[in-house]
Amino acid sequence: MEQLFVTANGQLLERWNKAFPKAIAVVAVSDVPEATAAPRGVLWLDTRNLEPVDAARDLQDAVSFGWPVVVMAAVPNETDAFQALTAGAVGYCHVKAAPEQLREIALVVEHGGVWMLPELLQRFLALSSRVAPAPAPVEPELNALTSRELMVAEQVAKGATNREIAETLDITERTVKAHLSSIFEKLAVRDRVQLALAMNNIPTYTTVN
Amino acid sequence: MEQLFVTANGQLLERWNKAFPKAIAVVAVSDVPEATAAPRGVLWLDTRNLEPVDAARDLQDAVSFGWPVVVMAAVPNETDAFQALTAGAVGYCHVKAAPEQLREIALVVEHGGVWMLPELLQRFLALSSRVAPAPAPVEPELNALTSRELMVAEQVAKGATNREIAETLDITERTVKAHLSSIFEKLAVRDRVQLALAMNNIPTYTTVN
DNA sequence: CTCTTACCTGTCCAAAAGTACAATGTACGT
DNA sequence: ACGTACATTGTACTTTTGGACAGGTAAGAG
Repeated sequence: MEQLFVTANGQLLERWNKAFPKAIAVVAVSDVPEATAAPRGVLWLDTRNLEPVDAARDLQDAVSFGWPVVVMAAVPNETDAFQALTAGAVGYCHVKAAPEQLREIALVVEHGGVWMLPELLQRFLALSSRVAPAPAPVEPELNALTSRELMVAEQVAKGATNREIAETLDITERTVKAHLSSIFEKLAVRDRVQLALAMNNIPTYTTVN
Repeated sequence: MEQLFVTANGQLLERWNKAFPKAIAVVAVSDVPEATAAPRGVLWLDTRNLEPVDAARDLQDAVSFGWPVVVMAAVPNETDAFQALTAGAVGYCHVKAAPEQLREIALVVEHGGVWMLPELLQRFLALSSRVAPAPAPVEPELNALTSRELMVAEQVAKGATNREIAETLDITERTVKAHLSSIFEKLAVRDRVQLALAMNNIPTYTTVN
């Protein structure tokens, strides 16, 4: 697994090198493709000295490269972490994280996990809990859905069309419609838009109005 | 690292055994302490056939044991995942996850990471974004909308139909459509469902894939 | 062996949504 | 006065949705 550090001055910090003796450093995200030929690896993004806007752009580019991206912040904070993860990063830590921790993080993200400071994780959950009060009004009725209906509903909740759902579940578009009709009735929504919103615990026009 | 599965019938699924030949199974969380003497390990909680209430209690007990806890759900869903992680679980996956994936998950949580389905992670972030002071990814593009377009978009975000929007804004349905076409292009969404989701900072099918 | 439930499908139809091409009027800045 | 952006609407057409009506299969309960 390659460890590729993107850092403004093109210099690896000692601790990075200690964690990954074979780590590579590049100056910009655009240099990444030519800096490595490895099929898999981890991209580490040093956001010190970077304006938030630039950091966001870099992160976007980095994520599109396909490797898991870990953002290393000079001063980790909630908002920043939040944006980083939303943008597709799967790790968020301190630039001066200890070598052992860097290795842990690498291990985690290389295997599809997400790594962030424990406090941050709890903070995230706390935040979410405020908008997602456990058993939402939709929840109880969600149990009324059959397993197949639930699958369809979840697809709609992601914005999929009937055709896409049909392909995903390997059934006919007609069947998707059948499930949908049933779902609409059970959840008391009138169309897919309201369903999509309801599935995401967002009040809809008729509900509110 | 010990892999301890808590499952109602006390039987290890084949795939679990395949992933961890030395895995242990117990029937209840209360049996965990006497089932192992290992200093560290991972607790896997099978929540099939468990009432939500019982699952919650079990999870709490499991977490208090001190080992990282991974919840395995029969039908993974946002709310359930949310509750599990809030309660202290650091992993959330499908009961029938493939052996390779189970090993990945174990690796992740053993090293302080959090593991959940990628879609779920995005959902979480979307949820938090509604209360977090963070400028959401959609925001900047929202500025591209004209005042009238914004009004239409907001209505769609609440689940309104074209007719309703037309009445509310006192314009023709045709005009609503005109605004919508423009909105779709500016925000790079393909239909009202994706628009409604985007307006609520929820990643959509094509975005997440 | 029935009855029920979930799941799947078909045809037909009507409403809703979305697009293409075109046009009018208004407001604002140069 | 001229250009540009915005808002508005019209006609016409295609696609998507959703519902009505009518089935067929498979699994499980009684």
